Amino acid sequence: MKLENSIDSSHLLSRSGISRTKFRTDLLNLFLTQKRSLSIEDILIHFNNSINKVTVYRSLDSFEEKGLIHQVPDSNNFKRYSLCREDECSTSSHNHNHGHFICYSCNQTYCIEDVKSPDITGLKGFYIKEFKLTLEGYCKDCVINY
Amino acid sequence: MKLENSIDSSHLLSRSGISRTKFRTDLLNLFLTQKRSLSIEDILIHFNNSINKVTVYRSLDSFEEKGLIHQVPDSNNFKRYSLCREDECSTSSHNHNHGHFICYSCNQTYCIEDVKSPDITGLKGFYIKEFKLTLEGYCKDCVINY
DNA sequence: ATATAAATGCAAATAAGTTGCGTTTTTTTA
DNA sequence: TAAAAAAACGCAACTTATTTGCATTTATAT
Repeated sequence: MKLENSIDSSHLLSRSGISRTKFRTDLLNLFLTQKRSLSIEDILIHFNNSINKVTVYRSLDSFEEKGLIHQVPDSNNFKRYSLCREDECSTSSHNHNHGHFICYSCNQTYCIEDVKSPDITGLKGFYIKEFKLTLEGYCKDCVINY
Repeated sequence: MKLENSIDSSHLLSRSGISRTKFRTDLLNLFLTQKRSLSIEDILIHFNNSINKVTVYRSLDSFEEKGLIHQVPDSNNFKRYSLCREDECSTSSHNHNHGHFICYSCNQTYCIEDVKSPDITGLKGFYIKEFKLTLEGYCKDCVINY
């Protein structure tokens, strides 16, 4: 199980033109196994502060540039990333057509698939290239205690 | 004309429980006369750097808290504010149901009224309290040169 | 008019994110 | 497989938007 994932992330790195270092393999693996979004702090804690934060920043930049992860909104405006869907992104481009949900309680950000382009009025003359929809409230896990 | 606005902003300040200093009156007046959103830098430049930036930050905090202005998204993730509509916000609460448009070219942020709540699927169990819609592209003024 | 509260300015602190550079690891290639 | 080239790493220092502390000034309330 774990081995499977390790192999996957390792191959995924090569295929994306990223060096297969131990850390980058483990980091990509973390995104693949955990379904949630990750902040820099999440990552540092997960690796027990054994990795330098600059390395984390640079790895995330690289992953994003190669279409493996995408930045998602964060309740504190910090950097936060989620795994891309394979059919959406590549080395050459990101194509996200989903929204995001931020939980007031746990601060986790969820990707929400299949958000329809909203109905816009009052924008005569404006040229819209993309839209970002962020929902906020209480997620499935936190709504119970709310 | 200018006098009218000065009186308005002055009264608006008192009504909101904010001291009517010269700067705060002028600042609120700036929001009232200019219809566009303002960043801290915009404000400093407008006042010819005659005011301390800390004062700008604190005035904006105060205006926001009292329901006069609201923070809008900014292309650089810097702080940026727009005037609230009178019927939407007050000393006790902000109630924005509009979206925002960010121009790739001039970096101005526009408030877009009457955005309908989008159709959300796949959110079973989540409790949505609010949504934020940000559109990006070229605004009316910049689309010509694009 | 005086007391109280709010606003201002300056300097310093905070903290997320970035940059430079020398060292190490991975990949390429011959 | 070994040497050369490229990518990744770690450390320290930097950048910069925003915040905080505190003494002074200005506005409001009594």
